[in-house]
Amino acid sequence: MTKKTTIYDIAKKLNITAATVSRALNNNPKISEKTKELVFKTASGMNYEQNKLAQALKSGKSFNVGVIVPRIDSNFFSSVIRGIEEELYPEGYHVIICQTHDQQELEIKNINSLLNAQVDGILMSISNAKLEKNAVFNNLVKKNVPLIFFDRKKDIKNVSSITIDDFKGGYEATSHLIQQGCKRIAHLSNNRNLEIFKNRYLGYKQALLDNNIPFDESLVVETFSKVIEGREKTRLLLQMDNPPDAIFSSSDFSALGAIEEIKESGLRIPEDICVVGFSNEPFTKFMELSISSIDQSPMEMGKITARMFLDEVASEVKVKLEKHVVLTPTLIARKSSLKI
Amino acid sequence: MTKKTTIYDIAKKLNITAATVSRALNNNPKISEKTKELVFKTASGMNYEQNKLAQALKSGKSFNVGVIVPRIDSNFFSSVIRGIEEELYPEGYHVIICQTHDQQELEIKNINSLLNAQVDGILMSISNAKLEKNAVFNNLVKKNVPLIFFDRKKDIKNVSSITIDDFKGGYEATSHLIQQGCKRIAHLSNNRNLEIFKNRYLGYKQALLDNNIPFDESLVVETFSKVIEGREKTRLLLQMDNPPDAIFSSSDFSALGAIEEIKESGLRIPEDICVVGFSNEPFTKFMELSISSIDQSPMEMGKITARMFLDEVASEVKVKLEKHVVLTPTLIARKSSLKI
DNA sequence: TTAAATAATGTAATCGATTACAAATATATT
DNA sequence: AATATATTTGTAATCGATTACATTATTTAA
Repeated sequence: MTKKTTIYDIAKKLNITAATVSRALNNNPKISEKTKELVFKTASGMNYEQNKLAQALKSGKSFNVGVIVPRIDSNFFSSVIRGIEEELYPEGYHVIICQTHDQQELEIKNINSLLNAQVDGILMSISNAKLEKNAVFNNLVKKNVPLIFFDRKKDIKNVSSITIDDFKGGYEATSHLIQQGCKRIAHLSNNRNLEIFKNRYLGYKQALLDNNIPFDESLVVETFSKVIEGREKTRLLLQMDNPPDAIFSSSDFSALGAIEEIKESGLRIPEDICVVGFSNEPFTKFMELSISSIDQSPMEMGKITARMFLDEVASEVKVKLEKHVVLTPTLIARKSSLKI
Repeated sequence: MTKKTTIYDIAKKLNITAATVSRALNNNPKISEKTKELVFKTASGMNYEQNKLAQALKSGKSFNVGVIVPRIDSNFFSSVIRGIEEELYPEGYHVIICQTHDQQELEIKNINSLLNAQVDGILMSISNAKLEKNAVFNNLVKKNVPLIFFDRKKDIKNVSSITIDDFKGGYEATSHLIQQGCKRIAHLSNNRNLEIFKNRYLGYKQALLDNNIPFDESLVVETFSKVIEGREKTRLLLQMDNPPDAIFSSSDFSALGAIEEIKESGLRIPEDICVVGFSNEPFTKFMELSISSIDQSPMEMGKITARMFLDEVASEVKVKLEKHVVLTPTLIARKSSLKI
């Protein structure tokens, strides 16, 4: 029940003012060295610790940054977060992590509680929502709370973003499959209201076009990045009259489901069907039958996101300018798609 | 650059006092219905949002809880966190997640910044430190900041904990291997200054004893839950004159490394060597050669941790009593250890 | 020695919300 | 109508740190 020491306690003990104590602790040049030394000693002697809340209230800066992601238990997002932390901690910031579980309702709730908590900014990857609800985001912009999108973005004026070139990712994955000799390439897509999935899909389509392979709508199905869905949709694909000889999945998890289903059906990978996933989750490498995937350099993405935020905070005064960084993804070809 | 609305702005507009506004917003029964209604309408009309910092400063409660884990990119920890969130969000709390990356220095830093951020409590799994540094923790207790350990704990007076019965986990894993006919069971251990690893080791030892299998010190090696280390240590084990016919690893990651190495050496799993891991990470199930493991019900652990915290906060007045909840782990036998 | 310049510290308001206590208003009672 | 009681609102202090402005102490210049 020991109450915490405040600058007033220190002031009383030294028979000086709280103002002097505050200045001394902040190393204000107007305070004599003697006093500073005295204050520092007394402060540490009394186990003084600054009350950040009071400071935040006064300064309007909480040094807390909110990070909103669909979920943290995917390697991609936890790596992005790690990147963000590595850049932000040295600057004195704290990171409050929120998960939306891809529910728009939770997303809005999260934003509002972060605002109430007076965060200095919000870095987020938007949820997998079907609806267009931009009110919250516009609200943020209006309030002048730095907002930065990473990976999954929305086009909102004055909001910067850092993404990967998903079109290129989709294009390369598909081209790779074509090079392996595949002719009927299916695509496990996802909600294409999200740019990332739309672009992966468009890249896939373009690669087919460029290689004179006819695009077949029935080979494109939607999943939600879940193993079980990958299985189910693949089962349907395999039952087609003219089944695919390759699958490009926009998620490693659905790719895994696809692989399980293909094996169960007695077909061989990669001989009969090739599979490429997306995100380069660690398990894709661990698997006995390692899964080809697209690496998104998540740590790097996190670091850049954090630096963009820091830049915005630093140049508060100037007119905000919208920046859009696009990282290049890398295809990692593994057993699941290498026929040779 | 719109300044945020405060209760003073509302008060001025309605020609009443900020006190009245505050009371109205808090639904204080002393305020007339008419005024309340008026205040509520004006508040929402002016887009008023409570400044939690000011409230926190006044009340001494920030409604922020710090969660410290070695890392978030393991399914175990991210699931515990999810459990914590699910219990804490409905109560109005926010969760600040910190990672120690198993470095004691970072751990201490994290605790201090959380304290400065005026968190209402700290829920943590301690880092993999070799040193005994209890000062920080004792400090926390002295300051009366609720502290609860989950999974990896220290014995500190007045601090509650929620763990799993690691001894039993080790015992069951080893017994299972013995039932499969294994006679020379190696153990990939980890820093046994941490109770969890010590207890898994002791459980392993006891199971050998109870089954009249001689304990061989040279079959116990230390790793740090990394795939690469699992490989390296397993290579050494396989080079022994009298190599093991089973491996019980205190980590799924080292178990994975062990499996890779065993396969590369030409030995068959489970025919020549059985392997059991620990934690039931999702990849253990995904693998073509699925890995037997010990499930720790992390979500449940998170929920209980959160509830313990809430209890402590609720009963602030009473004398604190130390509680220790121990969950029972479950063996999940998979291909890597099932000979039949 | 005294005025001017500089250095060091103090005073009091501020950030936004809460709340004990005081005061004012409305309603009930005789 | 006058007093008692209940209801509603206002006043001002508080949480802890910061800071513009005022004041005092010290040093320097003349």
